[in-house]
Amino acid sequence: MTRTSLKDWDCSVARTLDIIGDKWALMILRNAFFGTQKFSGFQSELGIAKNILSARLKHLVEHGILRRVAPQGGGHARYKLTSAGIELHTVLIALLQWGDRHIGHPDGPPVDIVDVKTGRRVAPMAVRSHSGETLTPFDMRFQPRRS
Amino acid sequence: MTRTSLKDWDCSVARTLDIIGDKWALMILRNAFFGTQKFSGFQSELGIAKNILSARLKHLVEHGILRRVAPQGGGHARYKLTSAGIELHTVLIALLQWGDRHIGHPDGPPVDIVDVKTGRRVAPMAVRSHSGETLTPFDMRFQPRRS
DNA sequence: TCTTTTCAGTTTCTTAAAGAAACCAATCAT
DNA sequence: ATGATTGGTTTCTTTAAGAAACTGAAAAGA
Repeated sequence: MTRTSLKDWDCSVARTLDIIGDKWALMILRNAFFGTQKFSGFQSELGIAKNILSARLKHLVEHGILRRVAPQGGGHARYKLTSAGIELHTVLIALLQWGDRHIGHPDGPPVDIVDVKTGRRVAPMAVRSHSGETLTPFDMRFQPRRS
Repeated sequence: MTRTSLKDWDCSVARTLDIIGDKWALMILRNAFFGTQKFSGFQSELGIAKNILSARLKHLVEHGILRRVAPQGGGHARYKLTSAGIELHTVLIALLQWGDRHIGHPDGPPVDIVDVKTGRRVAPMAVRSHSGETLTPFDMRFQPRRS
């Protein structure tokens, strides 16, 4: 009755979800993007139980998404996004933009993501063709590879 | 000790994750994008327990991501993506592309997403400024709204 | 048409994971 | 030096996931 794992599927979606396909993993990453690095920061901001936070941080470190950094000369550890972790920003922003469009926020979206150079909101994310045109799901096809 | 819910957070990421922030919800959507519509299809393709599948489908229907369609003249129900569900394709493709880049697939990425018009692979997703430039996480800022 | 098989679940039960709380050693502030 | 905070671990309880058996409809076969 062992909890089903997706790690042996030959599919990038399945295997990625096996790593970050849960609420807390993604919420930890969300706060990491906001700048949180300390155990206590994640814990108090998220309201997650400490044993669960500990397990999730360990898991994210094991999978190369966070790096545990013990400051030189001792001190409390910090958890920093690796380059692989940073590249997950597309996932989080896709989630955020979907939520902005489809969830009734009492007073409009609570956070804007803006271009630091111009202060303007970033564009809605989209899948684009090689030449840059926006594609709908009907304009694309999932094509299994022959091996 | 009730499982912590994120639905009352004033954050689109948190509230979106409260709806689809679990492995099975996203795997069901993945297969829905592949064309699956029937209960038995999801069940056999995913290997998910039937009671869990039943609960997840109900949840996704309640949140307007799938629509349960009883065929005219009777017959077995089908679950179809709503327009809100279809808009989640950005999330799934962001997950897929991250996995393609960061997970060691024995024989390369198993599925290509190609533009049906050209047969070429779609471009890697990116966050773009209002004017269309690609932005890294360092080029953007999370700006809380005053209400 | 009658029978059999599949489908779409529901119910019951078991196991594993989430959460609360207490505990602890190391660090930090005073 | 003392007390408070941090970064956990351990133990225990509750909830959710998974297996399996069951059911009433629908579809397929004879």
